[in-house]
Amino acid sequence: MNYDEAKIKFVSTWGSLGSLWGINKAMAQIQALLFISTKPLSMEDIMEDLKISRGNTSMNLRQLMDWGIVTKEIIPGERKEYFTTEKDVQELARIIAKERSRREIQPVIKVLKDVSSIKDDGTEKTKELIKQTKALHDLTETADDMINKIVNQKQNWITKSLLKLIK
Amino acid sequence: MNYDEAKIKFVSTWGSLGSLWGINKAMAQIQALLFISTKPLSMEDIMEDLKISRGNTSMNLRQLMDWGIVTKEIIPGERKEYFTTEKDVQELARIIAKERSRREIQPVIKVLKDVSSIKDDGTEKTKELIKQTKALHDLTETADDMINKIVNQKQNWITKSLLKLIK
DNA sequence: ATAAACTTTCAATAATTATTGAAAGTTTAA
DNA sequence: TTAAACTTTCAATAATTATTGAAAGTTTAT
Repeated sequence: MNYDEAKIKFVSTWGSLGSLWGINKAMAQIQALLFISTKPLSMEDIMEDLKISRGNTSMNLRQLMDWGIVTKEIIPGERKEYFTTEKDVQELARIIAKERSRREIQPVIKVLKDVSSIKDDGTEKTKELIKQTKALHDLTETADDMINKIVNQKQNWITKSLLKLIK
Repeated sequence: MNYDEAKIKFVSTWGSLGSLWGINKAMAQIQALLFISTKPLSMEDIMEDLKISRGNTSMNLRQLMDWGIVTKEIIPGERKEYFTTEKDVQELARIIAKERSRREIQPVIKVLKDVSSIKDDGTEKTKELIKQTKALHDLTETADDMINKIVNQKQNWITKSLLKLIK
């Protein structure tokens, strides 16, 4: 496998993985492209490389900036805008975990809390609903906390030592 | 909020959360329904409750069984088939994490390994591709390992103590 | 103030994914 | 073996989501 093949494989795989971390294909592919680029890329560069339209590129770059994963780079003397992504995987993971938690997990935790807090009318079905949603609430909250705590550790060593601990 | 409202809220929320754990809405809703049900449900019961077609119900129940989350229950004397879901959240989390890892994460890890193993031709761009995909490979593998290890602990205490450890 | 260079917006369209429903398939009871 | 009770399959259709492209908007240089 040569450079070009490897690049295409990486970008398309990372793109299809987008669903795993809750973003769309084009968005993930743009991020992948920037992630392995040695220099900032312009909108033209991205459009051409991924063969997507200007509008699509613009919209997805904005979303990536909203997530805090991509930043605009001003190159002196250049009229075009250039873009770069966070290059440190640890930091990238931190941002993604934080955003997903905020956008998707927190709202669900809230619903689970509300649902599990309804008045117990003594019927079996109500008891079951309360019991099960409470269990789900606790699990979700604990998992969310853990992921955030783990990912917030800037140093990689703690991840490795934790891994040993629970082996 | 009364029982019926709470039930609807839970089922629809859990359904829209499906994307977070990589399954579709109907599948997640069926699972949610079974999760709070005090007794096994038939296909009729599910169709009626969620207002979805027979075909849809059948296909999604099969998928849930493929995941190992739902099991068929034979009730003596009854012609219909009945279904139940795993009721223990810890065990549910274990199954989901294992399946997602197998279906989605492992294939990505393999691609990252392949891509990061291309021959270093000495160019800057190749070096960058290798470096970045290797970092991503290591991160993904470590995260996947951790999640599986954590979730495989049957006892809840370890989760709690781990959480304290990294606070 | 003008125009060139560039970016954003958004209605139209395309692509993808989920859902239906009816025909075909299966199982059970008599 | 037949027929009723039930489940599965899958082509057609609907719903959702992503993408385009061109017009409108913005910025910069002169």
